[in-house]
Parts: sequence; C-alpha cells; structure tokens
Amino acid sequence: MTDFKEIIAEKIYDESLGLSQQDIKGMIEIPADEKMGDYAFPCFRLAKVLRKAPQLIAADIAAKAGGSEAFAKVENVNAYVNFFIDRAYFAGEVVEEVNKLGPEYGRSDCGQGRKVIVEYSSPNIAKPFHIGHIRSTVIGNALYKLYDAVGYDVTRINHLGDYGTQFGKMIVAYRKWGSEEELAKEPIKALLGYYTRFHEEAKEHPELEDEARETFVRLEAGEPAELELWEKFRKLSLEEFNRVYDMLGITFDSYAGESFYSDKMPRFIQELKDTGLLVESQGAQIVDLEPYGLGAAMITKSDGSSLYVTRDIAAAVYRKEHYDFYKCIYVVASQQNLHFKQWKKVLQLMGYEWEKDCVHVPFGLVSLSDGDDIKMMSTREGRVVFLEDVLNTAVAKTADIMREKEVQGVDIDEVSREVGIGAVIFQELSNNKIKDYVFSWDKVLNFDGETGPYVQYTHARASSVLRKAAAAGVDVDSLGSIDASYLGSDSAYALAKLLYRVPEVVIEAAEKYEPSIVTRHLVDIAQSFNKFYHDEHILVDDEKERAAKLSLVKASKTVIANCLGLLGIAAPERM
RNA sequence: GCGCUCGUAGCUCAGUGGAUAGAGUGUCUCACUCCGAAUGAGAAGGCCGCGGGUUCGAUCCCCGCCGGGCGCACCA
Repeated sequence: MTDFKEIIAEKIYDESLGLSQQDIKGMIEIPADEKMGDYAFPCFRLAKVLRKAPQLIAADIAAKAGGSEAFAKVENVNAYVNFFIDRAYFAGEVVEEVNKLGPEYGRSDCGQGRKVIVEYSSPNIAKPFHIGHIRSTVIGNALYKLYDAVGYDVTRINHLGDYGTQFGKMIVAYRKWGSEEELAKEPIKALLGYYTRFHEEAKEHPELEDEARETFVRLEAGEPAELELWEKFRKLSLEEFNRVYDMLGITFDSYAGESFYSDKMPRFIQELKDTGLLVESQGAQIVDLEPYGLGAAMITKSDGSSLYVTRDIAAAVYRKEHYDFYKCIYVVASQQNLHFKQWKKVLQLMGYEWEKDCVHVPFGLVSLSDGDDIKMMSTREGRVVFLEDVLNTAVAKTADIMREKEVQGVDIDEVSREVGIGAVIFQELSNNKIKDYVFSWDKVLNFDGETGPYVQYTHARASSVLRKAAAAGVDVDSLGSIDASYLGSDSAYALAKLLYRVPEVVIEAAEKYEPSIVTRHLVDIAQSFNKFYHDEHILVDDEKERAAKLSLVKASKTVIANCLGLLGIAAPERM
C-alpha cells in the first residue's frame, strides 16, 4: 500500500534543509483536526537553520510540493504545510488491500522469525485464581498474539508458582488438619482453608513457621513423603486453573514453573561464589547490590534453601541455553520491580550480557473496595473476587440480554460466552497496563460505550449488512474492482483512514508492550463505523455505489475481527 | 526515611515537544413505518495536582514540593 509519509518526505526533501529524507519522514505529523489535512509538516525547527521565519519556509515548501496524484491539495497554514490526500484514491486503496489480505491484514514480518519468550499468568499453585491474576494472564496472551502477528516465533511459558516456603506451610497444615475427602471434592478451596488456618494458628504458635520452613527444606531435598503431597497439590490445582484458561481460550507451550529449576540452582550458587559476588550476611548468602542502590539480593536463606531470585536466575540461563531467545518478556506485577532490577543486576554482574534482552513488563495493582477503604486483595484474609465467578456472571448477564432481545439464529450458550468473557478481557485491556484500578462489578458488567460488547456488536452489525446483501443476490465474496468515488464522504473516509493505520498500530503495541493501544484503536474504528452506518445508507439501489460501500463494510468487519483476535476475543456474526 | 509509580471533565480513562486538550460514563435533550437503538446526534462539564526551569513553543522533558499506590533480607 502507498506509504504517504514517504511520498511527502520525498517531495519536501532538499539539501538546503540540512535534513535527511528519513528525518523529514519522522517529523511528519497527523493533525488532530481533519480540517488541517491528513498529514502535516511543521517548519518551526527549520527556522534556525534557514534563518527565516517558519511561516515563510512553510509557504515555500507548500508551493514546491503541490501537485501529485496522491494528494488532492497541499496547503500552507502558519508554520505548517498541510497535505490532503485524494479521498477516493486513498479509500479505494485501503479497502482493496484489506479485502485482498483478509485475516492477514495487520500482520507483518518485522520479527523475521526471531525467538521471543513470553512468561505470563504464573499463578501460585494451591491458591485460587482471582481477579488480580487476570492481568498477567490476559496482557501476556495479547502480547503473545501481537508478537506472533509481527513475525516473531513466540513461546508461551506459564511460570507456575509451585515452589517455596508456602508449600512447607501447606504440607504442615494438611497433615495437621486436612483430609483426603475434602481435598478431592474442592481442592483449591480445601488447600486455601488449610493455608488460612496455618496463618491463624501461627499467630499463637510461631513455631509452626519453623516447622514449615523445615518441611520445605525436606521438599527441596526430594524427600518422598513431602514430594508426594506436593505433586498431588500441584496436579489438583492445575486442573482447576485449566478450567479458567479454557474459558479464556488461553494455552501455553510450557508449564515449567519454579520447581522445574530446583535442581538447576547449585551451578549458579557455585558460580556466584567463584566470582566472589556471594557474601555471607546474618547467616544468609547474599549479593550486595548496595553500590547500585538496590539493597541486597538474597540467594540462599540461613537454612540453605533457595529463594525467588535464585530460581529466576536459573530460569533465565536455562531459557537462554534452551531456546536461545532474542527477547524474553516477563509479564509480572509492578510490585516486583525491585526484584527484577536486582535479578537483572546479578545476571549482569555474572557476565551474562544477554540480560539486556530480558524485559520486565510491569502492570498495576487490582484492589478491592472494602466499605470506605480500598484494600489490596488478600487470599489469606478471604478478601478476594474469583475470576471464574466474574466470567460466569458476565456470561449469565449476556445470556439474559440476548434472551430479552430475542436474538434469532444463534446458539445463546456459545455466543454469551464469547461476549461475556470478551467483555471482561476487553475491559482489562482497555487501560494503560501500568495503572492501578479498583475492581468494580458495575464496571466489568457494563456493556455500553467503550466496551467489548460494543465492538463485537459493531462486528455483528457489519456482518448483518453483508448477510442482507447476500440474501438480495449480491456476491459479497467477490465485489470486484470498486468505484471508490462513492467512498469520499467524511465518515467513509475517516473510517478508511483508521483501517489504514492498523498495521502500524499493531507494531507500536508490540514494541511498547501495550495491548491497550490496539484496544483503543479498535474502539475508534467501531465508533467510526457506526457513524458511517448512521450517516449513509449502504444497501442502495445503485449497483456501483452499493458495491463500493459494501466493500468498505467488509473491510471494516475483517479489521475488527482481526484486532479482536489479537486481544484474544471472539468476533461473533450475530449476538 | 529511601526507591519506583500514578495525578487530565462529577466518575473511569485516552492523548502528543506543536495549530482550539479528546472519548466513554453520569445528567439534560433528540432520533427506530428506514441496512441490528448493546446505536447515533446535541447540550453541559477543564488553573492537564502546585511551583520553578529548558525551549520559538511544555499537559508532555528536567528539578523541587503536595497527594494516592507499591516496594525496601530469610514470602513470592
């Protein structure tokens, strides 16, 4: 497709400006106000070099750059040169391109097949999957899809929290108060109960904490009795998690969690000793990062057992050796910023230069409103909202709405799942990931305005128009070469411009690790489509006009479905 | 206390070193004999937290405050 910025840069370029064509291309802006054209070139910065008023420079450039088949008009306003694209030419090109590429539109090959790892979701075994876990899960999944779309070879890793002192606690509690039957019936609920009780009792009997730590030491040493229980907890938990992953339509290539690295750590502890990085402090082994303002990274506890950082070092090296990644992305809460800084610094000090290819992608905290207070979720204190409940409630509400509207010709069970779950995912991917938010049922169950159902509705609406046309005998699959002069209206043209930008939006979202960029653009497209739909009658009698408009509808439908797909959301034909 | 982070319309949030700062929601209006009203149109609503600085130009970059959140050794 035509690269308009390139054409503009070519036209503007002149040795006397002291700028390369690439520099010029980078300076080209898209004006906020359409009246100012489709592209604009500001001349302020040239004033110094040319020692001339920017307004005059702009006038000169405008005079020189006028006239081209791609541009209807080149205009000078103040210090700007404004370029107006020929609407029909543009809309025709975009629609043709989208309809030619279909599901491929929006994809690119900047990644050139290089290896990327995305680590995400990573829940703690034996704890319920709550609304806080949705962030890493859904953001990570979208990043996987985005990186896949821009041409990388992506491996998805669920770095399960299946190790650590917490399992010592769980085992101690299970032995004291647990029962086989309870565990079989509702595993996570039972395990959570033991865990909660452990903490209550530990307030009175602090010696329980020591017992838990000892038990974890035995687990790490591979004692069969502890190992057997741990394996049972892990298996039962994973079965429950998979139920949620199935609902969300999410899968992984590897579930190698923390336990997977338990036997891979000694090598690095030795390496740290050999390089003199490891020092003893208060009975524990640490790497002193005080010179870097990062405190101390604890590698082994005074009882000799391992910690989070230790396991993450082992995991990173394993992945580098096993996958030889170009980039390794960790989708983990911002609460762990310090951990990741410490961990990267230790890797760097150890001489692993590829440490710079590991990126922590942090996201903000989900909290709960507790009366007048806003509090962090706490599994221990029973202050949680379960993700499965949220998904089920959203699905149930969707089914109610569909029954109320008496939607015809659909499987309500199937579509209400697509829409209800889509609503939850979309909501999660709407805002900048770094922002904290307070969970609210009202918000997650709102289906009006900038929501998933709104975008899906728009898709269903476009589908409906195409169905109507097909029923009237129009061959929607091959609309032929269209007469784009019918696509010159404000609303049609605005829509075409948004469709045009999709490939660059996808690339930007991947580069910035920010799925919400796609979500926002998708909302813009849906709004623009709905405006077009209201402004103009599509199924008109005139054959040529109808074909042109239908091909824009078809292109819009394709783009909406593709973008929803990148976010992990379905695009139903009817709802 | 130190570090990181956020602060934009009543509420939830976009936004970019540039032209008059935008959506959604809520409130008040209007539009279904017409391709799907989970929709569209309009009204109202802003010292872009405060004070300095850099710049031709700052909501955006730098410094200092104020306010919220998170983190700061045997949890992960």
